[in-house]
Amino acid sequence: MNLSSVGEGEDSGARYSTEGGQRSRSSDALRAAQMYYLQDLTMNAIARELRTSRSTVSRLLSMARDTGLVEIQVNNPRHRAPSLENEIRRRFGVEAHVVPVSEMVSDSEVLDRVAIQAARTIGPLVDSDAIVGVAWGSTLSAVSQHLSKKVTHDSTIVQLNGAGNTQTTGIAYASEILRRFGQAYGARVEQFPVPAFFDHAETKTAMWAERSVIRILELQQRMTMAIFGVGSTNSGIPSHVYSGGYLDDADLRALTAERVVGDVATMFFRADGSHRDLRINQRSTGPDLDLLRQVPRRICVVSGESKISGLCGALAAGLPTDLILDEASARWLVQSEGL
Amino acid sequence: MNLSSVGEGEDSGARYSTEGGQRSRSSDALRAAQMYYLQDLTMNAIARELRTSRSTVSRLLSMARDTGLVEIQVNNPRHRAPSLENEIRRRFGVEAHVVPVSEMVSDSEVLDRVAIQAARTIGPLVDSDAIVGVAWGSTLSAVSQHLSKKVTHDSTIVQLNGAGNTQTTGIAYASEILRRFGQAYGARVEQFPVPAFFDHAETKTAMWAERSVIRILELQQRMTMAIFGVGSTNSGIPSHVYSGGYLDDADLRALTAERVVGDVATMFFRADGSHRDLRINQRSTGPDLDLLRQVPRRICVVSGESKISGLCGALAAGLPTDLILDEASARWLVQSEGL
DNA sequence: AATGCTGATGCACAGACGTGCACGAATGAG
DNA sequence: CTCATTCGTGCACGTCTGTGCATCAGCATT
Repeated sequence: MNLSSVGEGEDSGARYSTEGGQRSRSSDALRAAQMYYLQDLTMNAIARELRTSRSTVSRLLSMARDTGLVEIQVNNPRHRAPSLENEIRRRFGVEAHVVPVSEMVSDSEVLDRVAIQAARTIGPLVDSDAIVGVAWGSTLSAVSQHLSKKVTHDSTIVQLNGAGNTQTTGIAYASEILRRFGQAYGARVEQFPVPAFFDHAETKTAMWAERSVIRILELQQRMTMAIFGVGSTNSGIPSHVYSGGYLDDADLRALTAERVVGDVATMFFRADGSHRDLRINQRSTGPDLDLLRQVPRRICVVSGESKISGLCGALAAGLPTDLILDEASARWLVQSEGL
Repeated sequence: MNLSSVGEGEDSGARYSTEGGQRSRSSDALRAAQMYYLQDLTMNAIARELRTSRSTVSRLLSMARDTGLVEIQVNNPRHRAPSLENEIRRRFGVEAHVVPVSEMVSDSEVLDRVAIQAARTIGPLVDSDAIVGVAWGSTLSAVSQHLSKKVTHDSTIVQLNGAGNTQTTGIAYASEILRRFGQAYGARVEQFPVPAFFDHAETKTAMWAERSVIRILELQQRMTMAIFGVGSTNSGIPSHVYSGGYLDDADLRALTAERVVGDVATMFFRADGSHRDLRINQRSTGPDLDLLRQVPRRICVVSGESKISGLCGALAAGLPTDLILDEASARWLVQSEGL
């Protein structure tokens, strides 16, 4: 569970260096994983064969899972009855991953469970040489805490939009998310050290001509995957962007007047998906939505019914290709027949 | 564990038909699997959400595993130290899967554990539209008992060589192996109802012109995968072929005189892999080794050091592309530097 | 209607499992 | 050398999990 306890490179093990018997901690983990998951031995039996204690085997196994040595996948047979997934695919043209959650659990638990499953769903999709754009926000923060390791080469995590606001540079918050992604996949991390919104559109124009910024923008153009949540304006609980000091009162009034329903990576849109004529987007540092739509795989993580109106806008705009959301929201989405 | 208890098609469940709540046993299994393996809930928590008992959840999960709903794979990072796998690949040009087994366990347990791991290794390799050739013998029998289900379409299991001998038609034995493969992958099963060896080569020639036989031979020519063990002559424990009434004394003497070291699917070969001039092969119903070598994926399962000399011959003949064997045998193989 | 059969269920128990804790071996700094 | 730190280990405890058993609902047969 505790990623930081997992040795980064080879065995820094104290014990193994002298034992000579060619055994490293990670090779023991591999043997244990094979015996446990492939041969169905008990941990006790494995402990005897490895001449160690059962608890060590337990720890070896959890390390094997955390480091991606063991991969567990749940296949969803599509050819089954008209499931929520199928219905969403038919209606919105996105691949849905519905997280089963009974309606009795709290919102924060829903978020947590969606995040865990999102992390496990994303894992297998990240390959070597990938360029993964990552947004920030409470959803992504939760997801980032549950990523498990996977070995990739020459992959890059790039920040989708600036995180600074009038109070902080936002670095501590957004970069922590990015860092976790980078660590999980052994990827380079490219931060985007700009505020979420400029005060003046001209500043953005100027900055967008700076080479340090251009480097990030070019990376974004070559993204193979993008991971983001959605913001929703009319939600009871306003999401991070709407309450964190990023927007002033005038901005918020403008959003309402323009019938904005939500945002992805601080780029706003209306319920019909339109966004080009929104003034505020000219000051936002998020990726142009036309650019975003060119990314081959665009994964949207949504937890909680408060985000449905924003999600509908994102779907209307054709932003996600894959959608990970909790069951209750999925039902809502399907039942919002009107749209 | 008990494959026969797993419902074949949809839910024949008695309870669900009346419950109306859109829930089938298999959809419950999917939800349970997602919650258990993707969200890390305990079975108790899952039981509460599904409004059932914990033991039912336990059974749902084991069903989900058996039916291939959940797949667990152990990735072997090749870039590691000079492992046995790497050494075998380098020396013999085959992909090795070494089954970790300490030296203290009995031969029969080794066989069992190799068989379990072989079954799990083979599973992911069988796809739709595959034509899988399967031999018979004690090794394959053990493997067949541990296959877990996987949904495929239009795949075929074809028997590699006849199983009849002077005492029985061999059908009960070989067909049971085939049947298990067929059931696991939802595949058609094509038996090969001929003896393992004809008494006279002319009979084989005649039979090989029969359309019923030609149909099988044509299937064999289109195999996409072949799965077999090896027989070994000089082993302490003679394998099935050498003791089951398939060969008479004269045959056995001839094998010794010709310096035969083993067989694959009742086609014999010497230590150097040569086989064409062996008289007995003209009466064997196994696939010509040149034909076998044309199959894209050829998986050889070996358990026990007694089979090493036979295995060496098979490797010299270039028969397997993939080799699943126990660790002790793997060490022996690597240490037999002389060859 | 009565009967037997199949298969899912819950209970209860034994065994398997995860984890906080204290200990000791290796490592590095002073 | 000595001390502090780090990290892997085994123990012990409480929880979690697999499974034999008895039960019961549905279905088919007599």
